[in-house]
Order: sequence, then structure tokens, then C-alpha cells
Amino acid sequence: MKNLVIVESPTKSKTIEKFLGADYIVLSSNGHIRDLSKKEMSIDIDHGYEPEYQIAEEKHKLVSDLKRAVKEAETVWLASDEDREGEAIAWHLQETLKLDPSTTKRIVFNEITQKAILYAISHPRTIDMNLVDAQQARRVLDRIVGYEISPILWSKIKPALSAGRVQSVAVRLIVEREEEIKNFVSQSFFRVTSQFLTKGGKMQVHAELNHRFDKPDEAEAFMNVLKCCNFKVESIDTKPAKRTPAPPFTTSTLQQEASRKLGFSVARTMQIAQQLYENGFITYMRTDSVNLSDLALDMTREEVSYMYGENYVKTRRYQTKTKGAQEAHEAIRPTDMSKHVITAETPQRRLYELIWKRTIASQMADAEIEKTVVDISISNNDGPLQERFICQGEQVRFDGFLKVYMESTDDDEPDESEDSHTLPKLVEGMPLGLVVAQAAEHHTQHPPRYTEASLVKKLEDLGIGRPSTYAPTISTILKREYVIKEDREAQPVDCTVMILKDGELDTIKRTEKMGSEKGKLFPTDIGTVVNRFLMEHFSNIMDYNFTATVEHDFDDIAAGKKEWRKVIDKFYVPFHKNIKLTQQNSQRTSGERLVGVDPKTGKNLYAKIGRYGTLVQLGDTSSEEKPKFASMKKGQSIETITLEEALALFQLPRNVGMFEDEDVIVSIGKYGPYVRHNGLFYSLSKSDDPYEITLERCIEIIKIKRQIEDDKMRLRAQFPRVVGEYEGHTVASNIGRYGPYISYKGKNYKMPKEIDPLTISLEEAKDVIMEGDIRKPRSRKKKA
DNA sequence: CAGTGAGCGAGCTTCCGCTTGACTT
Repeated sequence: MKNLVIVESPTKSKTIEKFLGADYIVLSSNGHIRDLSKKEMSIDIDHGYEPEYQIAEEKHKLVSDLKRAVKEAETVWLASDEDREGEAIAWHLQETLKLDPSTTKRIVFNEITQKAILYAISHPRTIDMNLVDAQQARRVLDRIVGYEISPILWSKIKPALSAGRVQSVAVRLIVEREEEIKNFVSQSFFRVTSQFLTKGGKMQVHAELNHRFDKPDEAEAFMNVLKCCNFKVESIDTKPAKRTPAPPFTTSTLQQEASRKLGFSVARTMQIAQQLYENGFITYMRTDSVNLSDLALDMTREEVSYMYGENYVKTRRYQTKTKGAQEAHEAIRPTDMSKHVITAETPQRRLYELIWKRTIASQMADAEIEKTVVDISISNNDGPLQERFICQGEQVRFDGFLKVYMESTDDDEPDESEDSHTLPKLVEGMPLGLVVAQAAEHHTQHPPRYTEASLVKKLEDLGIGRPSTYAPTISTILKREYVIKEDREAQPVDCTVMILKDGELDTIKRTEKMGSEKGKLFPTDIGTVVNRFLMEHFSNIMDYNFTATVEHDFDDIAAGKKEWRKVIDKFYVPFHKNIKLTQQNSQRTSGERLVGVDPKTGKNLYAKIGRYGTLVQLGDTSSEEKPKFASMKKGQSIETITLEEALALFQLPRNVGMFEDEDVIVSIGKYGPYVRHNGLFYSLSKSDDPYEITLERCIEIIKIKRQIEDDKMRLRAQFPRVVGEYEGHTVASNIGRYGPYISYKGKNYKMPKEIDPLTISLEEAKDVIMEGDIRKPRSRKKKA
């Protein structure tokens, strides 16, 4: 073997090997092979911030495989990605594998085609140490920030907390949005809509008044004026407009669209995209580039032309505008544009379809639209009124890219006023008869809380984080319990509606549901307190521009204009001084709030963060008598807990009596109220009040639960059950931890709810298998 | 799902960015 090529991804290595022929073997480094030790800082501050790298535990085997391959190769080609991290990976490989810098070839290609790879092979270079140093500076800075601030949080707030350049800013965004929402005062206003008929009652026209009223009496006065008014088509204005398709997907835009259109979490989108990538359906899924390769452009153009005709084709090259983009890869696109659908599991199919449509649309003609605005004047005996009714319509002259794809927006509910429809044929000067007019009260909405995907978008806009870290960052701030993902039910809001019909004005009250939110990110007490602490002591790190500023320095290092150790030193000296100062001077922060005074004992009642989470404390810490503590329940928070709720926490756990020689204890846990008996837990039903429940009722609950468990055992004893045989393989039904499933050829398929695993027929089982919703074994945490 | 919450002190926690495995109801 003459040549060894090392790339970052094993999927890539297989493809590239095919292009290069027998003289080349292609292996993968699976990302970085070396890093700073996890256990300690691993930076020699006193000696020029020298990083101490080590090979990760799980990479030892891979590295020894690479070493063996290097021995047999005449030439080694380092083909990691063309960006800062990729250059560093190449350098770490060179160092670890003891490669000779003068003979080792560094090559880059950002599309995986034979042409691009052969071109790369014919244009090798050496490793760019400036770029490597820029990466080292990035790495060292992140380590210093994370590993010096986190311990401060352990001693001042709570153990095992964390801070970092990216995660702490992500939390800040969520905390500040919540503050905005808290300070938001909803205003009500009246919107007037109307329905007209043309003479002879031939055509209906819907319109909206060009003015909104803030007060009910203003609206009412206007509605009364409308009673004896005449209406006429004053003008019809028609303007051409066009719509342009969205650029092809990057990691961030894919996450946003999959969230809006398919309801996927950011992590799920990435997991499914990874499978599509590994199966060769799409290009690499972690990218910040909107660029399509020439090959992709040709392929897409051909497909559009073939399917819709030449007039739908428009070749577009997109520019990446994102701050700090590195563009080592193409945009996310299908590898084969002629493949409109793929044979795979449902979520994979749907994500692929989204990617295919977006890519196709990005190379299609603009949609040509005709926008029509009809101005309806209002006049009475005193002459024309200032207000007018406006009716807007839109007609698509040429659909262009709209034939395949329309990007969705973040708005939860579409704005009615933008609701466009085809207009009836009207003529200027045409009189109109009012059928009904309605002044409806609306309320302004607070700014929306972030979803996972909209947070990613915001971070990307600020240039914070990378495609490979968006999903892990969200997991981190959720795992630390800085934020929680929750739904919020809609609240009923009273609205006044005035209806003018047949010359009569009726006022009715109706309740509307408003402000429902699904899967939004809410800050917790811990998140809020940590954010306040960091804002007070580390405002420079928390600045939304911090990353952009240091990125500028990294660019200078990459360009050879600055020395990385000097850049780090300039940051470190004042930063470390601040760390020392904060450790010495800042108060222990618990977010403590005096909730009130217990009327029975006269003692103070506090809510605060303790070593194990939020708690309430009855009595002062300094008093002679020891204070009593109780953990807060799920959903309660320091800021909003009431005195009654807090006092109630002290009444549990409650011993309600004995059953079968064991105590029966009632309490409320993280997951709701429960009865504990003989080491087992029994959930209370919603109608049971843990403060009032009797021993008899508890015993009943225990007995019911036992009966259910018994039945379950008996049911499970009948499984696994052989349903029949299909193409020579056994089909069996079974009940697992996560519900019933069908086993066939070593794979498990989730059973639909309506099918009974005891009575399922072979035909039904075949359908389940064809449906192909494969139940993946859940990944389990490795034991440390 | 309990217990804990002050303080003593050993020993633990933590960053960002690049990439996949092996786990098997």
C-alpha cells in the first residue's frame, strides 16, 4: 500500500476510497483524537499557556490502528476539513503519529466528487500553523473560562454547576426574554372588519378598517357612525410582486424548519439527519454553508427542467452571511436529486423530503405575484370620513418555486389581517352595500419564549456556537436545570365584540383562549440566580459580543498578525484577577426571598436554593432553635411561591397509619403525590388530596395497584407469542418496557395502539412490519 | 419518589468543538 489518506468521518472514508483506487487506503480519525485532559486545567499558565494534550480513552485503539497503517504507507495524506478545527486535527495527527512535516501532505476538498478529490491530491500543502494556533487559542480560552468560573459557582451557589462562553449566554437569552415577558403589559385594541355586497348581491367583499381603536367607546362611536354611511370602491391598485425561495439548508435552518414543520427537537433532527448521511442519502449535516457544488447545481437544474420545464429553472448561488462561518462543507442537500423519496422509516422519509424540496426550490424561478389593494371609502351626510376599509388580495401569476416549497415562519398563529384571497372583480366607483361590520377586541401578545430551534437561530445570529454544538448546548442547559422545556396552556381572555347588522349595534362578550405555548424554554430559579451572579461578576464573558470579539483575535492569529499566547495572556491576566476577587469577596448566593411570616409560630419563612435544589426554610438560620426545611415541588419557584403553598410543604411527608405492620406514608415527590408502603411507591390519582387522604383510601390504592401489577404479570407470562411465519422467518409479538412490539428478523417494530398483541393476526403483523416504525433500543448511559 | 439544607473536610463536579460507537426491552 502506497498511500494512506486520513479524513474526519468514517462515512466519508468509504466514499473517497472508491474514487482513489487500489493505491490508496482511506481511514478516519473520527474527529479530534487528542484534547486537554478532562480532570484538570491541563494548561501550563506560567509557561506560555502550554496546553497538555492527551489521547482520549476511547481513541487509543483507533490511534494504534492509524499508527499501524502509517508504518505501511509511503505517503500520508491528511484530509481533515478545511477549517480551524480541521487544521488542528491534521496537526494533532501529525504530532501523534510522528509524521514528518516535510513529507506529509495536507489536502482539502469541500465536495466529495472524484474531480475535487483528484484536484486536491494534485495540490497538496503543508499544515498551516497559524490556523492551528488560532484553534489552540480558541481551545485554551474556552477551557480557562469554563474551568475557572465553574468552581466559583460550586462554592457560591451549588455544586456541579457550570459556566461557559456559549452555554452561559444561551441561558442569559432565556432569562432576559422571561424578564421582558414579566414586564410586558398587554394592551387591548379594536379591529374593525366588514363584509360588503356589490349591487344586486352578486359578489362578497371582505375588508378591514385602516385604523385600530384603543378604547371601547371610540370603537362604539365609530360603529354608530357606520350605521348611516355609504360605501364605494374608491380605487383599485394592482402591483406586481415576487417571492424568492429560501437558500438551501444549513444545520441551523434545518433544525428550525424540522421543528416548525415536523415538530422535531433539535437533537432528534440531528440524529435522523445522521442516519440519512450514513445511508448516503444526504451530504454532511453539520455545516454553516449555503453553497451548492457545481455538480449539485447541474443535477438540480436538470431535475427542475425535467419535472417542471425550462421556465421553472433558475440557477442561484447563495452567499453565507453568518458571522464566523467556516464553510468547510456544502449546504445540506440530497446526494442524488433524482431521488424524490427514499425507502426508510417515517421520520427519515419526512426529513429527507424536506431537504429535497428545499434544495429543489432554491434552484427554481421566483414566484410572480399580483397584489391588489382595494380602497373602500366611507361617507355620510357630512362628507367622506378619514377612515377607509381596505381589502387586499393576491393572485399568483407564475408559481415558480412555490410549486414545491414554502418556508414557514415562527408565528404560532397566522395573522388574520394578512390572510390573502382572490378578489372578486370590482370596478372603481362601484357602490357597495354593508352586510355586517364587526369591531372585535384583541390583545397585544408578549414576545414569544424561545423554542430550542429559535434559540439556535438567535445564537447563530450572534455568531455563538457551531453547527456541531447547537444540539449539545441545548442538552447542557437542560441537564444543569438552568432551563426547562414546558408547555403553557392558553388562558381565557375576555373580549368585547360589537356587531353592526341591519342598522342595529349589538355588543357581546366572548372569551378567547390566548397565549398557548408548546415546547418553550423557561428559566428555572437556578438559571436565574446563576445568570444574575455571572452578569454581576463576569459581565465581559456574558456580553453578546464577547465571542465576536475573540473571534476577531482568532482571525488575526490565523492571518499571522498576532501571536496566540499573547492574545490569551491579554485576556487571562485581568480575568484571573477577577476570579480571585470574586472568590474572596462575593457573597454566597442562594436567591433567598422572604416569603412571609408563619401566623402560627411567628417565624420567618424563606425560599432559596440549597445544596440539592430549591427549598423553603421556616425560622432563621442564626436563631437558637434550628430552622426546619422542606423541598419545593416541581413547578414551584422562589419568586412565585405563596406563604400558603410554602407552609403546606411542611405538612408532608405524613404518616397516615399502619397497614400490614408497615407505616403508610403520604408525600409529594418530583413527579407528584404518592403513597409509600413497604418500600414501594404508589402514585395518587388526581382526585386524591395528599393533605386530606385517609388510611382507608391509601390501602385501597395499594390494593388496586397490586391487582393491576398482578394482571400485568399474568399478561406478560403469555409473551413472547409466535404470530406465524413470514418468508421463512418467525414473526412474534411481545410486550417490552415501552409497550407492545413485533419482532421480525432481529428487528423490533412498534405496535399501533389499536392492535392487541394477544390477538394480532399474521396479516396485521405484516402491515406493522411494512409500516417500518422500527423501535430502536434506547441508548443507556455507560457506567463510569 | 427517601434523606439532605449550617459547618467541618476528603473527593467529586466543569468548558467548546470535531466525530462515532455499543447498549439490546
